[in-house]
Amino acid sequence: MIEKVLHALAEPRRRDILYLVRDGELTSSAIASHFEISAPAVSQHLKVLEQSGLVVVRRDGTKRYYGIRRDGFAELKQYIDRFWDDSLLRLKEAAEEEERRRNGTNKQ
Amino acid sequence: MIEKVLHALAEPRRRDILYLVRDGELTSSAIASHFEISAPAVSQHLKVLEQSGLVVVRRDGTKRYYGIRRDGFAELKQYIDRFWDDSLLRLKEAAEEEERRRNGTNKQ
DNA sequence: CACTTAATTAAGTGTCAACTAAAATAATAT
DNA sequence: ATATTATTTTAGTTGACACTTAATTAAGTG
Repeated sequence: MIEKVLHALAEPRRRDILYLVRDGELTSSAIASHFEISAPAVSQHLKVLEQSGLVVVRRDGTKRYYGIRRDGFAELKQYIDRFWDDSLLRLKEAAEEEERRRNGTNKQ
Repeated sequence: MIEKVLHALAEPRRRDILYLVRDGELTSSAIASHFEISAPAVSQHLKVLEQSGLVVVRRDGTKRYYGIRRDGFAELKQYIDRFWDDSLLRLKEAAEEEERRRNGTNKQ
């Protein structure tokens, strides 16, 4: 899902939408009123954001309230952390392997 | 710079390049040998990654060694954290304002 | 200098995605 | 059922961008 998260965040307008819904839910039209783009454009962005797991929708009658989904951001942070953890782990294993190799030849 | 960082990370191939240089520096051609795309394509990706601050180049003769720049990733983590901090701060201020308003009317 | 190696820049192509207006869906009210 | 409100889906256009090959730069080497 990190693919979709990064793709969603890469678009400036989608980040602007996230800033808007960060403090509380907003309807699609309420969000659209803050920008100069059309309602369908906003709707399409919201779809991308929802499918990335960064926002959630709550339906109430004809209205749809969009709000932040914290787990989506947590996933991104995890991805960054793991990026380093994996690297360190592999470097550690390589060092241990090197150590074993040296011990082996030294004892011969 | 977060704009460039997110844009750089959104592209799968650039993430693949980052995985390669994560454990140590590699030349442009060494990176290219891991993929089926042309050397210029890799070079263009490296340019984007460098300008985003996610990688650094070290020149040595005709070779250019590309390596990870940790600060680039730190910046991204900061961005995510600040996303929440700013939100909480604004919600807190709004609550305090509300509190002041209620106290004011109560004393009248 | 001519040649080689390493890499980039330039120019051109095809695909994707951000937008628009118009049509369609969905829930509710008259 | 018809109308209204909120929103999405569809179809089409435009610009960005990930590629390609060809040309160019840069740094040694014989």
